[in-house]
Amino acid sequence: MKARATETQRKTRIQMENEERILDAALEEFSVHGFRGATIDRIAEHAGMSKPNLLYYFRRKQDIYESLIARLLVKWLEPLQELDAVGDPLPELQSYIRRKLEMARDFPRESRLFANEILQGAPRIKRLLESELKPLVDEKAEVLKGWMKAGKINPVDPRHLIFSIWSTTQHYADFDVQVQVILGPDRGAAGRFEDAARYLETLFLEGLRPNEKTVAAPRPLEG
Amino acid sequence: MKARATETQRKTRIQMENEERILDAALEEFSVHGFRGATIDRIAEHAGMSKPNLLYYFRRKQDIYESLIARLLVKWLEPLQELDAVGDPLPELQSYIRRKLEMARDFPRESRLFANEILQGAPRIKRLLESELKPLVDEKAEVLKGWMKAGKINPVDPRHLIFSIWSTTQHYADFDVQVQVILGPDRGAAGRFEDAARYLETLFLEGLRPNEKTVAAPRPLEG
DNA sequence: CGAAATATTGACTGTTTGATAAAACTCTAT
DNA sequence: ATAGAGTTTTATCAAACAGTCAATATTTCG
Repeated sequence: MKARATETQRKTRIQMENEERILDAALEEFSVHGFRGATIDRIAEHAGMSKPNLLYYFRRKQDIYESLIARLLVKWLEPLQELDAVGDPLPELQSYIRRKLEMARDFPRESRLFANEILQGAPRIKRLLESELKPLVDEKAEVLKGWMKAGKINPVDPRHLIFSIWSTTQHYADFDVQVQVILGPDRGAAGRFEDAARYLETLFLEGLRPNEKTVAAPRPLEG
Repeated sequence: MKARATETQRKTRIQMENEERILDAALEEFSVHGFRGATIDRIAEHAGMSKPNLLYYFRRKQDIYESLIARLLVKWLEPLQELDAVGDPLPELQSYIRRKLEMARDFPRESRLFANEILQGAPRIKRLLESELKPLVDEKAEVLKGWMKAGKINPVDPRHLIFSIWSTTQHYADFDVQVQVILGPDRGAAGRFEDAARYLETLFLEGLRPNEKTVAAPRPLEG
């Protein structure tokens, strides 16, 4: 009888299809206008169904939003999860950066939804950040510290290092309009992506100060 | 008679005071909830005046928003304006990064307002970005290219370099909640700022690959 | 002072919004 | 085919919303 009951009940074909359509439409709206700015009417319209019908699947606006955020966070943490302690430090970081950049390219709406929520002070997911995000970052910060102690990467604050990877990569999703205005229409989306990837690789590996190290002759050093 | 007339008329003491209070309250609301999510009622309440009184100074919601954005953009471009072509490249970049970081620290609401607008696709300021921001970036990109040709900084895409400075610094304003969750309460705001400044200096100058160059022995190289 | 200019308020309007109830319809499994 | 679960619609509501208006209060300045 009740579709949205918490009971352990398997979902109908129609239920799965409609929930999918609703969440997709909601992602479109919430990611652009934030929680308050988005309206059920527009989400329903975008999903091609009546408002009461939408509310049959998700009782309240907030329920849609929370479903969206929950599934988002899992996907969002994947790249960092994959950062491998036993891998080679620099290539490992490099591929982390690339994975994050790919996510910005392939899931810009998810990136914006997340940005919007944090921008608003994360009222609805602060708990989740503390229970899910923080422990993961703590764990990976230790991995980075290990690499630094072994002299494999420059000794810096590992958490700020992670921030800089997040911010530089997500920038291409969150600030896409601005990026396009500045880069102009010359290069398409694919070109912009490759330019960004190449630049970030140089930035994170070499920095901006020029010298001969770019020929990449690894020399073991103290500390 | 009309306070909000476009006529060249000087403003009353009360007018200036109230417009200031309104804009400050509006910044608070718009920066968190975006244009749609913010309401005139809340802005009026925050400004300590009745809604009709607020609407006496700004006829429409959009007028407040546009006033806010207009004055914001000018301030926002200042640091980049100051990037000096005749200065020493690396210190010049370093102080640009620091100025941006200081703005993120001192004007987080402005940063969030801007982020919110861009996230929404910049519907209200795309024109301004094209007419104000793009030419400035183009100009400074040329400056950076000059430095690269002179071998003063590593040859990278200058526009992406600018993006990375914007994103890494503004991250501390826009994603402040997340930053605080991850860094924990140990270090206060001032400590976080100094840590960020130190980290970004290392990142942008040295990158993460460790080697002996940190002793900073400038050697002229081929172009 | 006192009159004109400016500022503030309360009462109101039409619309949008989140949400509900009940009736009508459709699908699915027997 | 049909009963019952599942789905959709029509009609509706109260609150929140942007914005207006005329009346009242306050400030400014000759």
